[in-house]
Amino acid sequence: MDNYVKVKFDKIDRKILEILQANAKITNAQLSKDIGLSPAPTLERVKKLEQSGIIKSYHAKLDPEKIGLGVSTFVLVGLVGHNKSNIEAFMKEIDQIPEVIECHHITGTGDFILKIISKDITSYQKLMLEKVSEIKEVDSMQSMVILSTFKDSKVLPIPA
Amino acid sequence: MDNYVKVKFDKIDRKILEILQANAKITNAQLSKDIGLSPAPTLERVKKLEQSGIIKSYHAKLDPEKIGLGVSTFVLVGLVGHNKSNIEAFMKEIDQIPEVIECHHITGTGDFILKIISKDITSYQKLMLEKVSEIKEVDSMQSMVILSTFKDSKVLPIPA
DNA sequence: ATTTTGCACCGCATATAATTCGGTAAATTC
DNA sequence: GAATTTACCGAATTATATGCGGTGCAAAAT
Repeated sequence: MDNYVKVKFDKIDRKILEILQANAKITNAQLSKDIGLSPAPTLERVKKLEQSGIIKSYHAKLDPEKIGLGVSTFVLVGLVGHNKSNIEAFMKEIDQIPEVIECHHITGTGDFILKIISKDITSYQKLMLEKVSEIKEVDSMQSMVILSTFKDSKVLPIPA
Repeated sequence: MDNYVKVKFDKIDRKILEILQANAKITNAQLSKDIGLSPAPTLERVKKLEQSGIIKSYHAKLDPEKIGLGVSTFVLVGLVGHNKSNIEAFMKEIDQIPEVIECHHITGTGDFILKIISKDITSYQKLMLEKVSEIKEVDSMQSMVILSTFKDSKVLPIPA
């Protein structure tokens, strides 16, 4: 079990990671120029970063508004009990709701925070009433509607 | 100003968007097989989706733990005043902190919710004390530390 | 109903990019 | 300081993306 162990990577790897986080569509040729190596070892490094699990995957980022997703929210959820089986049952249900794009277990007031995205307020309300609040482990819910998003960076700050 | 208008796209486009959200590294040849078209019109469609702004960008997703980012949090922030200039000043400061990877203006208790990622609790505390709470527009802060993340989907549910 | 027009599609040719490989130099180990 | 490993480069090969001319279908017009 050596998951979640910090893996070694040097300054050049860090630069590669920064670039690929910001723009995954860059060609290997251009990437190699940007980091000051030839294409061959550049590709080798990228493959290693993928194999080691530092790079997990690549994703297209869409414009929510343009695909008809007008309402995004954060929801604080409290569970009726905090035991393991309860939490697992809750997670299993949440996993099946595609509108719930994030689910984190947190400290503080609630137990979980969800990020939910849906078409409009009506469909959001329907989702909450018919899906989320129907999960029997759910006790309390507190919604925060996102009025606007000022920053949504896909670039993590890699520590020195 | 016709930004943020829902753009037209058909069933095939929807499938393309679903696939590229889940896996941006797929080759055009494979994508064309998956959607049942030849490579040429497939590429045409992808380009159109990019040009129309439905697809905004492509990003590599990293494993935070493996690059030494052990602490993620949500922070509810209240401002001293809610006028436009205050909010803009706050945003400007936030924009310069790379550890703040998200910033949303919300309804409810606080005014903003931030997602912050850092190395460990010590560096998180330092960041909050020396950067975030130093922003003069910031009144209150309430942190929720993420204990674990159960779902972090990069695939938005595209409405029918 | 028939013609026209305009897309969206295909196959193929070409261009571009990724990938492999053999050799070399530098760094690390013993 | 010799041996061994690692990282790099350039060039050849392979795979992939891209551009183009032609075709058929569907919608619109007559």
